[in-house]
Amino acid sequence: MSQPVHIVWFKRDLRVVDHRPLAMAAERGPVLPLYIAEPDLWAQPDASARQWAFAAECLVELQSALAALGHPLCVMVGNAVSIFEQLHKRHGIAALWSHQETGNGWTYARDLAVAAWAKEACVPWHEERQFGVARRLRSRDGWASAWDRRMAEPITAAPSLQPDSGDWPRHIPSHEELGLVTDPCPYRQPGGRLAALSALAGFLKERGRNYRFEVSSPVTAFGACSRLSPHLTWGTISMREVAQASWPRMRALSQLRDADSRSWRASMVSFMGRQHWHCHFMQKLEDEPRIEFENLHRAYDGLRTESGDPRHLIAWSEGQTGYPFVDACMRALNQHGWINFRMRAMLMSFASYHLWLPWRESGLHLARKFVDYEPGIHWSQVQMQSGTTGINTIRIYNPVKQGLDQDPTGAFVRTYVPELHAVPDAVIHEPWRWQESATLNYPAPIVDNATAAKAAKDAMFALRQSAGHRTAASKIAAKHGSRKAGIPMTGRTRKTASKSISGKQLTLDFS
DNA sequence: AGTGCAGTTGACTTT
DNA sequence: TAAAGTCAACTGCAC
Repeated sequence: MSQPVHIVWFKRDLRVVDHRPLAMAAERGPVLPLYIAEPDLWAQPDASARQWAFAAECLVELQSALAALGHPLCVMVGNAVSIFEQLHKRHGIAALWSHQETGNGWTYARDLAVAAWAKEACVPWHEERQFGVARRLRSRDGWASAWDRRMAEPITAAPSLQPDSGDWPRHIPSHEELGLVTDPCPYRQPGGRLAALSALAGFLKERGRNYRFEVSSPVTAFGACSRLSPHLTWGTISMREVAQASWPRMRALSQLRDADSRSWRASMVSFMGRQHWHCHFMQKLEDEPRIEFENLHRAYDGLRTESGDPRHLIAWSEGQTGYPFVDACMRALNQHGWINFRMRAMLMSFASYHLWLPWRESGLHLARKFVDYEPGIHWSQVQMQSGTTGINTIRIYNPVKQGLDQDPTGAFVRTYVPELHAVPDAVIHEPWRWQESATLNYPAPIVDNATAAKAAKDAMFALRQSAGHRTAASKIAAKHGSRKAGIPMTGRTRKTASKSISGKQLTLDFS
């Protein structure tokens, strides 16, 4: 091969539709589509074999999609800079094309190294935006409308590629070849674009009908949620495609007046709100990468300084805390690689408040268990549910109350904590109150719910009172806060000026 | 029929 | 996507 190639570097964007780097490269010359399986990336503490298993399934489909366009995917194993160097020496690289990635600290450092190499080798590297995330954002003002504009841009069609007879490596490594330990996840969602399209179609056609009401309980959420999250993480479908599929559905529902359509519409409003949130949280990590490692608000640095009781971390991560609903959620997550948002918040809250564990280690455990692990969303949420952002309300979930609210019959608990099958409904969330609890092969509560929650609450609110907390918090809100504050969530009118201040704090939640 | 009262509901505040 | 507490308004019921 004499002509230098345009390398399209696939990262977490494993699709050919709505892939601008691919389309742009194809207009300019021969393309080499490349995925680099990086053992150092998979050696990071937030990576796991279940994530790789999902990605590998996506790669199989990407390989045939690219082959159908004219050039199969080349898969190489190793260090990105060395691989580019080698390819450049052997074939000549005309340019490097990829999407911007809002990843973890390791991928950020790797991208800096690639950029340095590309500059040195005089190879242009074109990075296109994906998601509604902006690089080097100066202000959050106008962010939401910019998101809308980006999502409304036309979807880029898959290009055809110049065929090439080169003998490129195509073997997709196993998790063992990448040095990953086995991580069984029997009910993991399948990867690949076909699964993504079917999840989207099924959600918009049928499953999303009662999303609004079924999103909170793990009894219903597995079926009622879109289940697109791992696909958005690995890019088998783009956020733009999801948004543009939602809009006509919403318009069609708006034509109908019946009660069913009204309820459907409410569900679609929530779903579309989540699409915004997805990018909103990723933007936080893009703007402030240190939140993967450090408290957003530094006044919390003194809290939870000791590394916590290691037995607590183990019991929590194994679903052996003695709180049935917490344990059921953790075990369900382990088997599915997914759990609904509210239960993720409860799991994190229990680790950070009841067990008073520093969030980094518990956050890493959850990251590995989530097949849909998206660093920007994950670390923003970990800090929010640990109370270390300084700009969000402290939310200490009561595991017994959540159980009674979300799983009143105990069906979910009995599915994932079968050793409790004989406990009567009335005390299924508090088995220690059952007369025969001594016969159970199930641990006593690891901490006392009321005592632990009270201690955490006291510590958090004492710190909030301290000098310096408020000024730092308002700076953080200015940088990261959602600008939706002040827009009423319902049609109801705001009352007095003082009321609108408390309203503002409310809408700054999740901001 | 009107009154007193325990219990409920919802809005709002505090931690 | 918190939970618990306060308070006022309301409800059902006994007398």
